[in-house]
Amino acid sequence: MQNLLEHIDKFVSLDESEKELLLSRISYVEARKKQFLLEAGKPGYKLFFVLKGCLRLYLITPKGNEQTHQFVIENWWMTDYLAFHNDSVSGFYVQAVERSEVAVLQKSDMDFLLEKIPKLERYFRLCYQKAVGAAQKRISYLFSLSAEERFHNMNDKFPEFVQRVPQYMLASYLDFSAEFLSKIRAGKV
Amino acid sequence: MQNLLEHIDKFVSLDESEKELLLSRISYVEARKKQFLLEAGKPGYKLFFVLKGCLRLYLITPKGNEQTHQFVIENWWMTDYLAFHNDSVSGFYVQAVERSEVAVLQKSDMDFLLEKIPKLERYFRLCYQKAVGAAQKRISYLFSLSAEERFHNMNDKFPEFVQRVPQYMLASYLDFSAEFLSKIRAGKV
DNA sequence: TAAAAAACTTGAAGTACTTCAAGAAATGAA
DNA sequence: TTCATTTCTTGAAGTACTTCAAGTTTTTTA
Repeated sequence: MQNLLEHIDKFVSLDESEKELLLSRISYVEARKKQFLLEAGKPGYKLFFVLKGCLRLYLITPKGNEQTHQFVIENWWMTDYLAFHNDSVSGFYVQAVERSEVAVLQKSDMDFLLEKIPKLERYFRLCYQKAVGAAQKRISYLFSLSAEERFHNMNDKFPEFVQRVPQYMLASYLDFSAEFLSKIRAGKV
Repeated sequence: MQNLLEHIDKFVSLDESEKELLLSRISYVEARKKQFLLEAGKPGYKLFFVLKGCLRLYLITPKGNEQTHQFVIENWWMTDYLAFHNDSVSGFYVQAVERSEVAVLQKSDMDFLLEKIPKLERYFRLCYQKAVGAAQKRISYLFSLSAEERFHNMNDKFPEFVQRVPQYMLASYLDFSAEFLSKIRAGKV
């Protein structure tokens, strides 16, 4: 959990008793590859923080395709935020892309912690502020680049990440078919 | 500004002196139709809250097309959050779609207010939490529905809004061409 | 280490859009 | 009210993808 404490420490400083209280309300989970942390149709009252590894958030379209919305690596929070905000069932799956170590925060525990440690409001406000910015950026790539440009942009900026995840997941993240990604890589487009 | 105070009041309660302090640091702007509140390439250190009217956030793609990312009506905050978070120049334009009344909060004033009135951390944390959820929802529509389905979904859920904005802006929000929207409406697709 | 399963590749055919160009309708300004 | 400007419509031609189906490679499991 050291990673999480360090991440929080970048934004607000907690004393030892606060850290202890925090850790008493956060659980630790090891997820093996492909394991689900959250499933569509089930209650979405949890936030996940990646300590190590990689998670993805995806949904299944009416046609039955997987669409990856988000990949999250070390030091990011993720969940279905609408379900989390509204205390409703999740529309998304959260799945481990590789063996991962994850901190899990139930919403009720988050509420408890925010009440006891108001400084955490600031921490989450800043995390969310960054998350909204990242979501805006993501939409601008989807909007303004062609499929091929989206792949090359990704490959230029995060080459190690492109190696790290299966191509079909990456294709669904970039919003085109796995076959098309294969053709882009082969230069056949 | 009453709208803003009421909105804040839904999440946290401020006493009179806090309200006064808040209002002393927030400015009021009336924007006529098409007027810009923020322009790409200029500093993006401002948050906007729509008291009345409608704003849109858009960018101009490398090819020269306008892409509307977000429409915002009464009681929502908006800005280029990445620029806001990183104190950098905006990548987006914020423009009044119709005559609008807007509360403007400079980042430096926000920092000041958050320090003096820590309860506001909670207010913005909740606003942002909802905003991340809305962004996720938006991406799922873009991903999983066809152009025609996106239009009908919008028309079913927000018929009055579809009337309220020019079609070419709506088309760019739904990520297809204005001509194609025209054909969808005429049933020629 | 073999067999099974998962992931990737390839080509051919189809389709959901875009682009362009021109005209019509609606809106705004003098 | 009139003219200028902005917005919307229409059809024809083009293109950036998708889908399908089959084969190949890589990874996982027993």
